[in-house]
Amino acid sequence: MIDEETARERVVSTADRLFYAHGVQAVGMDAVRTEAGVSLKRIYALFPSKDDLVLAVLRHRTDLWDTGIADAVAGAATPCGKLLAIFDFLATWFREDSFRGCAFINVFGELGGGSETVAEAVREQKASFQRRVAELVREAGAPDHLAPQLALLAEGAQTTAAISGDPEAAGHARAAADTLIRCALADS
Amino acid sequence: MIDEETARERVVSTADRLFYAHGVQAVGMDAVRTEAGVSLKRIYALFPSKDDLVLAVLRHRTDLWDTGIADAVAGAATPCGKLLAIFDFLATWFREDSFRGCAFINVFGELGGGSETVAEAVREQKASFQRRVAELVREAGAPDHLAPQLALLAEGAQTTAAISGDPEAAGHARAAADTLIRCALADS
DNA sequence: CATTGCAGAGAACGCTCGTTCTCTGACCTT
DNA sequence: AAGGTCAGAGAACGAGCGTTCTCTGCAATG
Repeated sequence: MIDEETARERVVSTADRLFYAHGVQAVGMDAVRTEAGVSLKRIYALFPSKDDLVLAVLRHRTDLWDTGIADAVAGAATPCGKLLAIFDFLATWFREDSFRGCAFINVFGELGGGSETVAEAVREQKASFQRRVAELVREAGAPDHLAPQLALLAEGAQTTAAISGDPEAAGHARAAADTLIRCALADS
Repeated sequence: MIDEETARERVVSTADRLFYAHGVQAVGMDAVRTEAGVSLKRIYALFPSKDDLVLAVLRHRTDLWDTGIADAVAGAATPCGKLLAIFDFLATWFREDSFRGCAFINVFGELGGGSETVAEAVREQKASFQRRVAELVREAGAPDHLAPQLALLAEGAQTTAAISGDPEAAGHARAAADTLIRCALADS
């Protein structure tokens, strides 16, 4: 029998992959069981309901996103470079075969109207990203109003890339961000 | 007994409202029947399956969006004003009580992974909007690369306003658009 | 070695939903 | 006025899902 932590991780990462690819409601618990190789009894011992599993998946995605952004930002030297690095991170992500848009936006569209806990988790993830951008904007010495503008570009790039299938959305967002950053720095 | 066109319109607008508020899969055909006041037999005579109804709803939304944008743009005098009018239109929309994000993005997140026809309808609506923006950019005499940047801002504003619940996303997008337009005109 | 307990597989249950069918009553025709 | 046609209400059906239960087999303990 496998370790509890291993089982939990297998279930969450399997559910993440399936929910992301097909939508939450389109994936049954049986499919999670089969692909994760963990019995239903075990899954329900770890996560009392499907909603709990969804929340665990969102937490998992949040961690992945946070470390991805942190790594990308850490690779840049200047504050402006750190801001632009976010869009380079997006460009890489958009080119992955499994890319199907922002999981948080997707799940918000699917379940946000019915589950307040899911809506809250999505809201918190987006707010956290905005805080992160605001921090980098301040470090760059640019005016505060730049931060929500850059965040908007990042969000728009994710949905556009998902729907059109064109990863070049990241390039457009990066170019727009570059222009906005320059203007903001020139004004201040 | 009511007219066929009236029945069709009642069903589509009811389904639109319900699907938009709660998600497609969360709304049963019984709920559409009850709220529209049209019998199931009639509904299935007009739309052979729920998928067909979803597509009809998307067409309906496309029409609403197109006329909304057209009206907003028509109210502005200069080409630049027409571009900014798009964001004023968004600002008004975001303040509606029923606002819950872009219906196309929501339905894409929920069903795009499973239904190619739905994905295609969403893709086409977004592409049509991008063409519209590109047209206005050309009329304004700005370089072509501006268009996808402005479209990104509009998309990002829609998702951000939906998730955060803050209609001010439209204001941020408008300000960013204004900056980008000025820079693009100065460069050309 | 016999026994107890526990984990896994998957059958079972209750519910919901998309779709179809049936019955009833009203209207139209002659 | 009688008979036929058609629309509406909602029951019915079959499938799928989340969740629980049962049975089987294995492993640990005395």
